[in-house]
Order: sequence, then structure tokens, then C-alpha cells
Amino acid sequence: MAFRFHDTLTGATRDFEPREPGVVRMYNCGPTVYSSPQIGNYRAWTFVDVLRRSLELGGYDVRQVMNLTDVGHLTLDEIESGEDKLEAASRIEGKTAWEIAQHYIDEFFEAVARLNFARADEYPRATDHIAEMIEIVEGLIASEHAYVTDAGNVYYDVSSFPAYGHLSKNKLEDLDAGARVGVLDEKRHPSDFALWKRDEKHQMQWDSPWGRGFPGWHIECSAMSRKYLGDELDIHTGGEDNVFPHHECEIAQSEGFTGKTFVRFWLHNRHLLVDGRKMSKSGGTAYSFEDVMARGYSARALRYLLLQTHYRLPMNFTWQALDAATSAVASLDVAVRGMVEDATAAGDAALSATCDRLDAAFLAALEDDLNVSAALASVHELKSLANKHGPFSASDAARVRATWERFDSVLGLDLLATAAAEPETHADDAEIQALVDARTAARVARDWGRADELRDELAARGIKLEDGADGVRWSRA
RNA sequence: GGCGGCAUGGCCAAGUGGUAAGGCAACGGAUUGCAAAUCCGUGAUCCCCGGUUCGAAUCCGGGUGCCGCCUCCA
Repeated sequence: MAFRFHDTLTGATRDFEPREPGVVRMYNCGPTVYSSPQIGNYRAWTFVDVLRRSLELGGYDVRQVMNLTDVGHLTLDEIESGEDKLEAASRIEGKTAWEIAQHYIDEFFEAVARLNFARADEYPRATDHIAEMIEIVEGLIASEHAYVTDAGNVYYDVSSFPAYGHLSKNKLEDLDAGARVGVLDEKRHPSDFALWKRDEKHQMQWDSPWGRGFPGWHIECSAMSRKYLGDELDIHTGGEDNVFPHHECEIAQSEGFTGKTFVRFWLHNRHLLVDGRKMSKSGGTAYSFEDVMARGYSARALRYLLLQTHYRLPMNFTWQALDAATSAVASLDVAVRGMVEDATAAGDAALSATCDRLDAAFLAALEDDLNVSAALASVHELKSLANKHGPFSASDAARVRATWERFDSVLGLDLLATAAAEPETHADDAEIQALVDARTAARVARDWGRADELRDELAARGIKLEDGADGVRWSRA
């Protein structure tokens, strides 16, 4: 297998080789659980899911960890105000910070299931790993990468880590020049970032060598990735906004602590735009997963839409595009469901070679820095082939299904299962069936007026009819 | 102000030197009692200007527009 990925740190697209042959250790930035993620976040996680599934299709054993950040991000403003996002949500919603976190974690996993994301091996919560964070902070202090202030706060000394800024291509001088003024004289450099904040009034607080308080934002990822994947990761992902400061700080922490190269490949996805503009809460375009579902779209259509654009390109979300994705998924369902297998059918000599070619093209596209858009061309070519083909011999049908399975192992659209699934039952099924039968009777009697009237009536109830050679099939819109 | 990215037909979107994948929509045809689904067919010279080259959407220079990061954000 020959994957190539674009690495943010080196700025180059390089041949991918994990440290241990055949095994990929991957850490993904997950949700911060103080509010509902918007669909842009789901773009990031769809990318992660497709990446993980592609690596598995390519034969790798993937060890995947996605963090759940359930402590508030400790940022400059929050040091000043003493209130982080979780605390703010707690105040506004009238629940404890712990309740807020749990609520949004539950919501996240609901979406994970509906979007058919393969489950990571671990979803560690920051609040369960305070001891591991303290261990690293102590180590950083011992090695003089960090210092404790008179107030009992601990900061990372960025001047102690020459590579600080390499990931984001920032120069320390430029960062310092743009730094905000007026606060935090206790920091030695404006760019020093907090590892531990002493605060006995904070809802979430723990004992530490520096007094009761809570950890900084970046340290949990250094601690949890190390605990579950070791000191050296093959892949670390996140949205482009995480490049700085989050991942920049992680490198400083992890490498400052272990002295080893933290990550071999940094993969960052570009943001999702809405109608060509940045998503905005005030503009009403920061749609959540639930918002999209509430408009009647399927999670499968959203998944298809999110995965069809290359992850390193800005993607433009429009409702029209989601309509197109809905149609595209439906057409795949028709093709899979419509395959007819006939034991007496003659074998198609060319079929196997065609499937081999599509299989190879699909994987080759994914290997090329996860070019899903190009891979989809193979998927639709198989769709077209299946639609055009007459009855398949048993072995040909098996060959085509195997290709659908390979494709779907990455697409995650449950194509075969959806095609094979029995329709959901509803209370009025018998009633609908009676109307359908009545229409069939009218058609047999060549009473087209009555037949169309019944079809209109069914359509009004959301029923779509398809008159096929083997009878009428109906489905709910 | 510093750093970086993008601009391909109505919409979404591949394609980094050899004469533009794919999806959705639209239109014409086949099929259908009429539809639906499916099949066949139809459409772009790639933001603008200049340059390099036998040849550029692809390289270089200059514009225009949009997006991102510069301590909230996937």
C-alpha cells in the first residue's frame, strides 16, 4: 500500500510510513463539550472517519483515539475573567459544568452513530486524566520548559523550545508583537501559555503540586495521546484552526517532555463555509447536526456531502448541494437494490476485470492524500454498470457485491444493508397497501383516471410509486 | 500589519505541462397508459491581464474576489 499525505509541519505531501509497519497510531481532536457542534465540526470528523476506514482498506491496523475535551479551555480572556466556556454554559443553562459536559457528550455519540462513524478505540475525557497531565507539567518544570508563578500558575516557556512556531509558520517575534498588552505580567514571554491555573472557585478543580485548580487547554491532548498511543504518533488530525495555538503547543509540551518526535504526519482539514461565507452563529448559518436532521435530510446524505470534497480544500455547504447528495445516495441505493441474480444467467467474462479495475482506482485515489472526490468516480461507474447490466450469474453478482462492500467500507453509507433492509413498518401500512392495490385494480381495468387519482392521494400522504415489470413497489418519501 | 489557502459548466466537485473525471439539476430521445426509476444523448477552454513554452486550467508576474490563522472555534 502506498498512501501519501500532506503534512502541515513540513508543508509537503510525503509517502506515509508508520513507525511500526502495518500499525497506525492516530489521535484526533474531538469535540469540546460545552455546546452542540456545528456541521463544520462534523466535516472534520467525517474526514477522520474516511481516513481511518481508508487506512484499514489499505491493510493497516489502526489504533485510534479521539479526545473529549470536558474542561473549559483556559485562554487569555478566561484567565482574566476566571470563567471558561463550560463555566459560562453552566451559568447560562443552570446546570453544573459536569452536567453540561455529559449532555453534549451524549449528543455527540448520538450523531457519531447516525453518521456511521467507526468507533475509535478510546474516547478519553480530559477530566479523567488529570494525574497524567500533572505528571507532564512536573516534568516540564523539572526540565525548565515551564515555570511556576507567585500566584501558583504554571506556564510553558516558549523560548525554551526553539521549534515553537514551526507548525504554524509563526515567528515568535511576530507573535509577541501582536500579543495583547496590559495583563499577565507574571508571564515571562507574551506567548507563554498556561499549563495549570490555580483557582479554588472554579467548579471543576483538582489538587496539584501547585494548589487546587484546573489544567490548561492544550495539556490534555499531550497527556491522553501519550497514555493511549505512546510518545510517538503516526497521525494527528484536527481542523485548520487547531494548527495554532493548540497543536503548536502540544508539540512543545510533548516533545519538551519526551525529547522524541511527537507526530509523523499532521493532517488538518479546511473549514466548511455556508453559502460561500464563514459560518456564523449570528448569521444563523452555524447549523448543528440536529438542525440538518430537523429539515428532513438523512444522516447518510449529510455524510455523503461532507465526504465528497477533498479535506484540504474549503468546502461550500448549500442546501442545494445537500439535495444533490440526497439524490446521489438514493441513486446508489437503486443500483444496489436493483441487481438481479439469476442462476441460469451466463457469466460476464469482462466483469471481473472491470471490478478489479474499479477496486484499484478507488484505492489509488484514496492513497493519493485521500482524494475521495476522485474515488467517487469509481463508485458511480459501478453504479452505472450495475444499472445497465442484465441478470447477473451467481458468481458475477458476488463479485459486484464484493466491490460495493469495499467501496462502502470507506464510504460508510450502509449500501448493501440499506438495499436488503425490510421497509420500516408503520401503523397505516395496511391502509396504504389497500390504496395501492385499488390503484393496481384500476390499472388492470384500464381506468387511468381512477388510477391517477389514487396515485395523487398516495403522493399526498408521502408515498412514492414505481411501476416495475415485477409489480408495483412503493416507498415513503 | 504578519503568515497561508482557494477561484473549473446552473449547483457540488476531480484534474499541477499535452488539447477539461464524477455527482446533482436542466434539456432531447428510449421505456411507461401517464408517471417514477433506468438507459442513450446534449453543455464549460478552466476569475482578469501579461509572460514562459511547440503546447498551460495546470508554471511565473501583476490584478480582482473570497476564505483561514495570528492565543474562543473542526
